[in-house]
Amino acid sequence: MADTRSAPSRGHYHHGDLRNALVGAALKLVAERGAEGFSLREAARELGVSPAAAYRHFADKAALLGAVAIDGMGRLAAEMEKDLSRVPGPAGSAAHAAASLAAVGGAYVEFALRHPAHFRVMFGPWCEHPAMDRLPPEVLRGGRDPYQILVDVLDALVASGAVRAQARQGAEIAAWSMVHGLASLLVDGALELGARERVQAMVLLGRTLLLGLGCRPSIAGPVADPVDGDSRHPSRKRRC
Amino acid sequence: MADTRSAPSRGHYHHGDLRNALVGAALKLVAERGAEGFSLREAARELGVSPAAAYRHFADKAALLGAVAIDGMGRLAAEMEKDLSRVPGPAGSAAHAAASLAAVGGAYVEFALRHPAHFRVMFGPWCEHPAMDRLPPEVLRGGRDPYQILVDVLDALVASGAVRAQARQGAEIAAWSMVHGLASLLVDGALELGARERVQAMVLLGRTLLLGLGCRPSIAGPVADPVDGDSRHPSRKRRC
DNA sequence: CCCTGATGTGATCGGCGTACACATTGCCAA
DNA sequence: TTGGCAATGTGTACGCCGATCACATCAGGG
Repeated sequence: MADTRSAPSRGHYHHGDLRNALVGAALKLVAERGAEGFSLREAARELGVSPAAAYRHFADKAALLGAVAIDGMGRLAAEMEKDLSRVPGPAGSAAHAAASLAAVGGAYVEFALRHPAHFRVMFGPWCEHPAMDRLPPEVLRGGRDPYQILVDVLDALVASGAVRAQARQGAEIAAWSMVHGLASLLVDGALELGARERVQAMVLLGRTLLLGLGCRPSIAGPVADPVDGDSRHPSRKRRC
Repeated sequence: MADTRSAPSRGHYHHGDLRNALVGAALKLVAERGAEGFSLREAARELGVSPAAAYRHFADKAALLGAVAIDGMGRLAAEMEKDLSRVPGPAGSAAHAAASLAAVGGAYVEFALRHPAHFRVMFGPWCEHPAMDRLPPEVLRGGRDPYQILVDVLDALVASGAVRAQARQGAEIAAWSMVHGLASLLVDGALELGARERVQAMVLLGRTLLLGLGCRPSIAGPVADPVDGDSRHPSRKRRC
């Protein structure tokens, strides 16, 4: 996954693996100063390399950011798979399927909050990169696409009997929209939630989606525990 | 709302209303070339004005884009109010409240798709503008905040008996997340939907949310009409 | 009537993305 | 072994950008 360090073969006129090194440097700089403030020249400087060298590996700055975005998709998929593998309970059960849905959603939002700049590059207007359609295997590393993971989890919900097949129609859109919307609002600062409120929001979203898909309330989870004495509007709209 | 034209008072050394003119020019340029490609200098050029003049009215480029974002919030609010005013049926009824929810959601997504660049500026990382918190009255023009409109619609759902008060908790977050997520995915091209699929997705989202809030299915709307002979996955993941 | 504050100008600085000719290197074929 | 070619990195240059500063111009109130 885009290792920054890679042995300069010798008197380092030729870098050896400049392409991946550039992606790594871009990753670091974007995380530090945001995607807006990122500059190709600085990435080159970081690697002790001429600015023009980057153009041997990327058509332009957007292409480099596209590579960063693809890398991010791979990382997101890995996080989702990891959280998914930790879901307890007998696979195939309705409870396990519901918990899996919560797991992938949680991984998605968690990823966005931990790597906000990376997240914005992944979904921003930077990359018109064609490889975003079908992620290359060296990024996916044998795993599934993030979207495919979601599809599979929803299929499992139907297979387990938690959701009727009829309600399955378009469930990807509903699920992805909810989770992507919350992540975007939090990352962009339009919605400001504390840590406790965030997990409440995630629980709420999961329950709302499951109920919306016609799932039995017993599986969808407990009704919202009333916010501990707080205001009627625990959410805080902020800006932008 | 940021009129581009304004009479140069005379030998036009002083422009007369450069601030609003700049916002208008920025609005146009952002719509044409996107927020990334927007340049302060070009906006000044457009108005036949020195680049430095802009700094008499805005601290920096971000502040100008912040003004554009605020303007956009006003327009969004206006669109929502307009669509809301067209909702038929007896005000106060459960059906009217449910239709109102669909109306504001539709206006939100519609706005994003009609002004994608503007939408991205509004929610992007450009504006740290403090006035985004509470929109100035000259932008709101006596109307309500977009967020306040949503809150009021959700309150109406409870008042009409369509949704139990207990389920009201956090409904803003769920509703806003769904609608903002769909809008973002469409605007950024991560999800590609045709016109017919878009309205299906909106209907689906509305029904899912209402069911998720514990609304009676009869009010939440009809079950999804099976996509006309199309694939099992009408949604198309695309890129980014 | 002139002075003061607001507003626009011009020149300038450093940084950026990108293009191009040239230098250096690894490697394969003869 | 050697020669040459494709790949890869360098140096230089161009034009645009955001931002700053001293200065010019105007409007309106004492």
